[in-house]
Amino acid sequence: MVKTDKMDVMDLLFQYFRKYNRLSKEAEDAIEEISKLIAIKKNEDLQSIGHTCRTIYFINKGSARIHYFKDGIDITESFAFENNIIARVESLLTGKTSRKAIQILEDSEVVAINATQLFKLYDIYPEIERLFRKIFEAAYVDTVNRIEAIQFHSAEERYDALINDAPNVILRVPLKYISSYLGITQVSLSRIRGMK
Amino acid sequence: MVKTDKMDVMDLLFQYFRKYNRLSKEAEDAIEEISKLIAIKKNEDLQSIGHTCRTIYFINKGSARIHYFKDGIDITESFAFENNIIARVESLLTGKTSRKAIQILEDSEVVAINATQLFKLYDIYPEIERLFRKIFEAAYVDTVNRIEAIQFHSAEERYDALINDAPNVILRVPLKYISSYLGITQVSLSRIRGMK
DNA sequence: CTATTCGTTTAACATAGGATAAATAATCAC
DNA sequence: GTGATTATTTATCCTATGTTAAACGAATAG
Repeated sequence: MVKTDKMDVMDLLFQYFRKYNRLSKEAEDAIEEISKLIAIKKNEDLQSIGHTCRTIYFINKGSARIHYFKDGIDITESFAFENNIIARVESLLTGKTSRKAIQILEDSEVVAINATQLFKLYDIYPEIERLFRKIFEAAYVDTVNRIEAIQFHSAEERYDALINDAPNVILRVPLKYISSYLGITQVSLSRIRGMK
Repeated sequence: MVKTDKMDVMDLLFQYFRKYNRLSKEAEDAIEEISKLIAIKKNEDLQSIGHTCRTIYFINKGSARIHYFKDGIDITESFAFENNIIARVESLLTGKTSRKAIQILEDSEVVAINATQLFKLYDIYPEIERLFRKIFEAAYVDTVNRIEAIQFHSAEERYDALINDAPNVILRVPLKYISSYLGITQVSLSRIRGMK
């Protein structure tokens, strides 16, 4: 495996950022300083349950999910693929211990941004604070919309919507991780697929 | 009815703000300038469906809900009571037309903050941008947690949790508005209540 | 290549909550 | 206060999804 150069990856990340807010060169450099490129293998935990989340990840290659255990059952909260960020916001934004883990689903390469230092940069570069304000605002809106989808569509409709909106998920993620994301059991998901 | 003085209400609002981020006097004054005190009667729409949301409301007295129509059925997205803000974020934060309305549930007094002007203040007062960043981050985290509650608790558990977390809702809001908030029909809600 | 483990599907049965309709109860207009 | 409207409950029946168990298929280690 050829290891990707950090600079190339940071460029991708900054392109991603530009969709939300354009940064000055100095601000980009400041973010680069607090970022690390990490290679990590399938099925490993990028972050495990039980400590406060102080990192925001950008996925360069591969995929990951946030999951937790509810009454001993493994529940997927969300998926993320290349060119997107992933973070356990209920811990990152509150300082509380996270009950959730980030698990890598395919051999991956991610940029880990040190959030403690990032939040300090907010005071020096309001443009960075604005960038992440916008990123989290967009994620907030997505989450509000997701509630509607969960509450008022049947399991089958949710499955169809997932295929439409995120075909990657079905192609690249084991079904056992998808069912809980859809809010159903693995058996129900299998039944729904069987009807097609 | 004695009309409340705007200054008293703004003080309450600034106290609310202080829980998130303390503002300078100048920043508070700037917000006061773009805020209006509005009295509005039960069952009226504070904002109706179909235009872009450009206002953030703070409820001084009374209560409200955000709702929309799904296949002709009235769905409640959220409730708000005195000393809290309410806004249709899927429109406010994206600029898209809102499919949702804000309906007043009891005779109310609210502060209407002009969001177009507020967002302009972000450039002049980073402290105001930070304040609303924190407000929306907290709302985001609440929403992430709500998904878990919706997806993995029974209707009865969700009802019990509501009584616990927001007894106001049950006491002050018609049941017909509560059932859709819980993701069930009015008949199911009634059945659940009947079992107690 | 084979054995073992892990993931997925199928089957049979149970149940929470939806749909419809009708009966009460509460609220509102006059 | 009376009648009309609106909100809530109760009853019946029905369906989607849960539960458990077993069968089948795919991936992995050695």
